[in-house]
Amino acid sequence: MPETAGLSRKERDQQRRREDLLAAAEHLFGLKGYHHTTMEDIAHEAQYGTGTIYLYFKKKEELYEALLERKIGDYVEFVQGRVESVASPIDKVRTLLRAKLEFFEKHMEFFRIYLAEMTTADSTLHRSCNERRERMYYAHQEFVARTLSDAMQAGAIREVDPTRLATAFEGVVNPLLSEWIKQRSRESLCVIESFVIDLLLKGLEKK
Amino acid sequence: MPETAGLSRKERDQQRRREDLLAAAEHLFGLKGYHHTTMEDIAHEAQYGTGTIYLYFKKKEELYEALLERKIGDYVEFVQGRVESVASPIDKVRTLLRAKLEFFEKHMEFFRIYLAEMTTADSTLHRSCNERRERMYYAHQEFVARTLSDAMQAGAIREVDPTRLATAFEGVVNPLLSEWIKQRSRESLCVIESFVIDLLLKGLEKK
Amino acid sequence: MPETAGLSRKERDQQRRREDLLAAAEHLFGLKGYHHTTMEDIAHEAQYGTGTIYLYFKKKEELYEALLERKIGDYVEFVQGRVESVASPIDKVRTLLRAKLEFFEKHMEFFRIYLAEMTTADSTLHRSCNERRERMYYAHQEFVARTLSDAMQAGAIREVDPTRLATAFEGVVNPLLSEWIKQRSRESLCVIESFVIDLLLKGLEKK
Amino acid sequence: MPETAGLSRKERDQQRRREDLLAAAEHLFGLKGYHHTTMEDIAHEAQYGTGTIYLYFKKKEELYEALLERKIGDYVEFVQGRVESVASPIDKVRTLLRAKLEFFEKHMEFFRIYLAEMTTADSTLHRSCNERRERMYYAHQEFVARTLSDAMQAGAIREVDPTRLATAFEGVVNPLLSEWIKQRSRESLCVIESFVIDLLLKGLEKK
DNA sequence: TATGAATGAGTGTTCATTCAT
DNA sequence: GATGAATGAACACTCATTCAT
Repeated sequence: MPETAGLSRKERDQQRRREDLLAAAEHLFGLKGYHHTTMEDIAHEAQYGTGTIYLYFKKKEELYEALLERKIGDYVEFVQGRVESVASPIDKVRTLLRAKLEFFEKHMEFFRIYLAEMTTADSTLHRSCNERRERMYYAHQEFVARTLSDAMQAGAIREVDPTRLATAFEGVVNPLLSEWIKQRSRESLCVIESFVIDLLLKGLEKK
Repeated sequence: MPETAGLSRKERDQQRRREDLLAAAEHLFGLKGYHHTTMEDIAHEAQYGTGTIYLYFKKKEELYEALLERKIGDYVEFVQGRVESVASPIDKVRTLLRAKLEFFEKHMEFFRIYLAEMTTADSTLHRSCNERRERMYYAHQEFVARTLSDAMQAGAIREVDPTRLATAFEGVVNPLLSEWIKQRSRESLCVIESFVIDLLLKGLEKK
Repeated sequence: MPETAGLSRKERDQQRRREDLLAAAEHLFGLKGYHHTTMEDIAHEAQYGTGTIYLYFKKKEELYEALLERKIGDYVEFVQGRVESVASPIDKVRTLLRAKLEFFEKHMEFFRIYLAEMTTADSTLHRSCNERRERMYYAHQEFVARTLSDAMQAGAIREVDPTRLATAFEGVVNPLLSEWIKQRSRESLCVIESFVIDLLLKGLEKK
Repeated sequence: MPETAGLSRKERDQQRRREDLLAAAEHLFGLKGYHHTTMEDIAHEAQYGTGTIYLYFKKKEELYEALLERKIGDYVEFVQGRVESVASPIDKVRTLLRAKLEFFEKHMEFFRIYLAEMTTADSTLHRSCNERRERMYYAHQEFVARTLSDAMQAGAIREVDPTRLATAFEGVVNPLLSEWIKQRSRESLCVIESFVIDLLLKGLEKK
């Protein structure tokens, strides 16, 4: 959420319009995908004229890009904030998983976009645009890896390749979240949360 | 690979054309994505005329759909074959992971398509088309779940929700494969294989 | 230059704004052409807001039209003034050519616009708008024709169709000026002046 | 007119379509100007679908460019052919003027385009495109200059700067042609022809 | 049957013009 | 009055799909 303090009314209005447009774009890109969403759709959803979008974003791609950057930024910030707010290494590890689930529970529409982008990497946009985003993503991956690595150092978890483990952490949750969203069975995400944490921490081996 | 025995030459020719077109589509969809690949691209790659595609597939979507069905079928068949060829329940569990890695190592281009489809679910295509494929996918998920469930029954692994575990199995491997493909570092996939198997079987808990 | 005497301050301010806008339009239309110049460009160049233009001109076309009228008026006035300030019929003829060169030397940017308009006639604007301007242009052509006709009457030049001659006078100078502007070789226009005068008066026939 | 001999039927068909499209473009660009003519207009005029144009020309600009190149080529070829078909230097000079009038009498619509392009030079198109055309134009100017220069050498006309004279030749005729086209008074162009030739050769000086 | 030229609906983008402040 | 943000009509261009050959 962008700072609004200390801005003139004009600037705040501009901010608000940008937010409106980003929200509409998030909704529709999430719902129908990038290619099946037209600029007119977005403008209509946000209750603006088509041309208005172009006052805030140069191209459709740029709007998409801005959306991703914004939300991934929010995501990364949210997870890291949570992790840093707990003390013990093992709780940090648990929080990595919990916070992700919590964030996407609140931003389900965005989850579709996130997944598509994280997995297909570059089929939607041109290479150049992706660079900044890839940097954000890798920075986060590194944060996750470091958290895991710290936990190993502290003797809280077993020693394995932390980068690979970070990637695996990323992966396990995704299809579980996907399913959960699809079925909307609405048992709270807690069940999934404890399932994953239990699985990863204890493994499948019988004692 | 489709049956060719007992077909007239005409029918065999038709089969061959279909294969050619599917192969070209696989290559290009994998390379540039669905929306950035034109029908002409595909026809050209396969060395046919544009119109020819429409003798074998009604629409672009149908070609995509056919491709998915075919390859996912191959995938499912491959994994299930492997799993069934080993005897012990715990080896079956290991083989679930091994076979997946092995298959996609040989079909890297298709992995991109597979991932996109598994994650975005229905943004590429219209709902109706997806039904058959979803059935295939769920059938496979069930097979995985059953294999895992059998292993639990046999006391080879700990008891957890087998469906959820199946979903988790699916998920962990994907981003690891993705990274492996992207970096083309070409240490054999064995490393990833043992990493995943070790992680899931033993978990992270210290003894 | 429009009269400013006897106007209230408000009226003088309005006049000034109009002038500013016309000047900006002249610069940009001359530089980039009518279609490649946006209303925002003009407003920005003149340091006004976009909407302000519409307080002074109903449409883009009207601004263009006003610009043409104004400058062609200046041009015609300038040439006619010069011609009337000399006495002998043959000098008047020479002055027709000299004055044109002199005017456009000082208004090179406008020359581009003038040329485009004189040659393409009505492709830039709708017919109706052109009427007033065509009248101005023809009025000037008549003035030129009369001046030439007078010179014939006075026995200063040979008798030929004066209207056609007026048109020819108009024509010869244009591409020479065009070249001169393009090459910016900046030998003074005198050379061109004497070339044209010599050519038209003496012709190419050997004595 | 392009060669059609030795081409397959397919190639001849393609040629014909190109011609159709160029003809439609010529008509409409001449009538309404480049910017007021839409691709759909052109397609409709030529009785094709909009997309068809893009099979033959990459962009609107390219169509315009192709049209100019083609017709200016025709023009240059026509004039030079005529000039070379007469023997005496003074007749060559006369033919320069005659042939131009004759050509544009048959291609009146194109004359509008020609004029606009020759005078405004680069406001319609991007620089790069213009290069080839500028070369064509200057090559022709040089031909004219050489013809005039030859006539001077041969003692057929007085000695003046041949390049400048070539430019003047170009210029005088244009507005006369313009007037003639506008008034459609349809006295044959001969009158204009003899007027110009008489003017330029004999000049205005009384004997 | 196979082709690839023709099509035209659909979309991103621009910009003259309006109007609330 | 002056502004400049908002608008939406208009247009170039693409590409899945058709169909005459």
